[in-house]
Amino acid sequence: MAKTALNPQNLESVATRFRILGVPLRLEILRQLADGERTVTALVEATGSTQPNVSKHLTTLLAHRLVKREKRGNSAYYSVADPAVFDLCEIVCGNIERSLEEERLAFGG
Amino acid sequence: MAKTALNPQNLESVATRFRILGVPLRLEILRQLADGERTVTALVEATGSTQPNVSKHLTTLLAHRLVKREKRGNSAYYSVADPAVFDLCEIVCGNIERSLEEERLAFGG
DNA sequence: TACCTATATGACCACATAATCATATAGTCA
DNA sequence: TGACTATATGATTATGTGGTCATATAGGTA
Repeated sequence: MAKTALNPQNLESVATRFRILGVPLRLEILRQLADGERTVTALVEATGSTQPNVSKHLTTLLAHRLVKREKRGNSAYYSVADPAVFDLCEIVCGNIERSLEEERLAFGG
Repeated sequence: MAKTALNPQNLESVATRFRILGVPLRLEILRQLADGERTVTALVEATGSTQPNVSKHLTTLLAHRLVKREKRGNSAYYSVADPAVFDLCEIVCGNIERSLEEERLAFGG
């Protein structure tokens, strides 16, 4: 049942988590982590963003437990905390595709 | 596979949709719509927010095709465009619960 | 017509936050 | 120790946007 998950009590925390995922660079970081753990430097190279920026977003993702961190030697290795986040993206993509399809039908595309 | 859904091409639109869902009042509105269509006035009463604010969020939700609108007589009836959004909330709640559980275990709660 | 209700919208403010820069911290190795 | 690399963080700026207010629009009804 839909209302079981979304209730006035957890509404704020659910919204917060959505907001965390609402930043392209953070999604890009998570996408990179889908293949396994990565260092900050690797993520900087992969995303094309700056080191402080990537580091800051990782801190945010860590604070909200979307990623895990493990320090080994001189580096910090980040990994996805809960693979279920990718299910979220799947559903969102499904949403978008259906939206576009309806739009296409509506305009007789 | 995770990467099928989340790719550099749709990254921006996926993030946008997450951002739309990242506002408590908008989630509350969707929650109200879970039971069926509602007028703006009904949503204003149910949420305790102001009419212009609710109307504005509905406009946003409509622009991103998360809700549908139907005008009948003097009123505008809004309804959920794609019930899959509630699946999103379910998964997010699952995420949060697992996070809290891990936290609890980590601190020996 | 006038009046009421319902909804939308433009202007404005306040706040959150993403990005940048410079710098601090911390680990490795000579 | 010093030099180098990797990461984190404080200060600052710029931008987006949620909320409020006043007002406009539109339909219903007398």
